[in-house]
Amino acid sequence: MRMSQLYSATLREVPAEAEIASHQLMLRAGLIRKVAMGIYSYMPVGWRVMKKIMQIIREEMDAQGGQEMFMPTVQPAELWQESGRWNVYGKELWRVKDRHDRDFLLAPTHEELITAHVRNDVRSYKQLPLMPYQIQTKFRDERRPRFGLMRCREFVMKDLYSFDRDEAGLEISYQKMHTAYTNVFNRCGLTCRPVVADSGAIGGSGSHEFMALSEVGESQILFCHKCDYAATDEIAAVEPCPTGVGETPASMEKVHTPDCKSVEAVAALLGMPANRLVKTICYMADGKFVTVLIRGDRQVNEVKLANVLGCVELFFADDETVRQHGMEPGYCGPVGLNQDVPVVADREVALMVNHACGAGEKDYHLKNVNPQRGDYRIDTVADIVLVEKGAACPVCGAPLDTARGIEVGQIFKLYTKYSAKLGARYLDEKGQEQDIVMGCYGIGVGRTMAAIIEQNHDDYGIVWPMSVAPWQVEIVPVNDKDEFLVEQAEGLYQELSKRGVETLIDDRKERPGVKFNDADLLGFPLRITVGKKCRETGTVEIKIRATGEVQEVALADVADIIQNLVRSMLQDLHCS
RNA sequence: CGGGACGUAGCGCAGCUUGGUAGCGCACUUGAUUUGGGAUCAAGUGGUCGCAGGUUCAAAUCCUGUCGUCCCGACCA
Repeated sequence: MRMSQLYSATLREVPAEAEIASHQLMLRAGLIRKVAMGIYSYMPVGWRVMKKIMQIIREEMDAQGGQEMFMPTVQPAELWQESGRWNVYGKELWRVKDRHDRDFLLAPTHEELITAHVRNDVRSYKQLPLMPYQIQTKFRDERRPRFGLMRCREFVMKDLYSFDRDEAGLEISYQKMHTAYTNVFNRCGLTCRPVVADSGAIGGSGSHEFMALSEVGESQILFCHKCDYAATDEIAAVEPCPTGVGETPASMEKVHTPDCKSVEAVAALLGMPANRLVKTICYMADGKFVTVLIRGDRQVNEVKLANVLGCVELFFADDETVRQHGMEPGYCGPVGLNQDVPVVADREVALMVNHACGAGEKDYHLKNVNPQRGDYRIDTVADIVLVEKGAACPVCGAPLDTARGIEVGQIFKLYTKYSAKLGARYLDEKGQEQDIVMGCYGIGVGRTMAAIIEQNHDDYGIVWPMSVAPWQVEIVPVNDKDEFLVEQAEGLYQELSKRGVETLIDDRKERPGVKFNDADLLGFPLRITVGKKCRETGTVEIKIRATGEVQEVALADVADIIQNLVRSMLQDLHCS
């Protein structure tokens, strides 16, 4: 490709709307242009990168038995009413009407449609397993799109669905996808970590998210340095550390604590650390009033809590509702609570000895409360704690560390959640009808591109890994008026192109500084500079973008050396 | 959905307090000089100041509304 003909415009200044490096660089390098909030055009250079990522994904999906297909974005509402998600999905589901005023939607994901296809086409166990997939545009009317391609309303996603006879089959498909995802992200040059993720009401170890480690990631992960435990903060478990264990239960005591509504204030007044207190928090779970008990210095993990309660909607109860259930906001406590109020306690709370808590009436707290003595009722004991840095690893007990990550992929065991609802069944060897066991597996393609830039950039611009670079090599003739240099550069361009090396020649009538800066911004892995040394000594310069390493080579050797460099840099990324 | 900020040329911004008919840098066009890290000089192109009302002889500027955008939070696959 000739840069003089390329539809691309680089910007010197950073557009004011962009906050993070990948977003700024994608705009400055002319990879994307914004159309509306969370909606972008992929410009020619950006789309070349997208196509490369998609090709890597295709190869890895196909290697595991995936079969590519393509399904529509616009889907009739009926299908989603059948699965129940038309009502459950909420405002994020982008609903549209056709000219006959019939309900349609712009699909955020394709479980319903693919399951409907499979239910019509699959009758026998002999047709399973299946792994259809597509790379396609998805719509989610996000409440708050942000950070460029990181969180969009329209985005490109690879979605694969596995259909198996039983859970053993699902386990195999799931492992295949785990392997495929690891390969995809390695080949893209991403440092990625699979972590245990929330799998909603289904439960179990049914989901992993693939996190590209990055400061600007929207997800927090907790991991162990000693063993390989890693999970999102939504689901991370922790070894309970109850306080007061070993003490003799003392008799309960009511203490006057005027104007002590916060844990800190109560702890200060009672002269004890916050971890000797129990907080009582009142929630509305799908419209039902629930109280939740947790150690004073801990935070409630609402994702875990929602899973325990099996609810969809969860928020704090307002003061009035709290009073209606016989408690005083700021002084809530479990002792003597109304029988009709469900009590969920964190595992730690149930083991605590001589803890303090609210007395349920204004300006009073209780000391030396003991759940195991039966001082109050607990209906459900569960892990509902938000794990923080330094907490004990649930596997080996070492302190957990935290990191931030960009969720570039998620794999998920669906079991029969959709097949049962939509009636996707097959006949087994005994002629028995069975629900098909499903899994779903997604990769955000644009988000992957953004994550690659987050992990591979410097002050000058993008530093593409060889496998996803829009062009592998750029040739820069330093002086466009010097016919000899231009001729040599053109000759090199022809030779490399003939050899199948993806080459861009900067044949613009620009000064060298402009060309060098654009080359750095656009991030081509290799740059060949054809300058006056070419005339004087017959050599050109090869510069490696990532390391800054420069070597001078004879004109006659350049093509061979470049070809070898490209090959070895691809091999380093397990792409040959 | 709550809080904060911002909409003036493709990009970055000034002008608004104190109303007088729009400006700077970059980019872009033409010419000359220049050519190993964002050149210099000269001459140009480009904006109904987000939109709609209102106040006024007069509105980018004041008032009201509205739309759009960004950030923080809440919410949510």
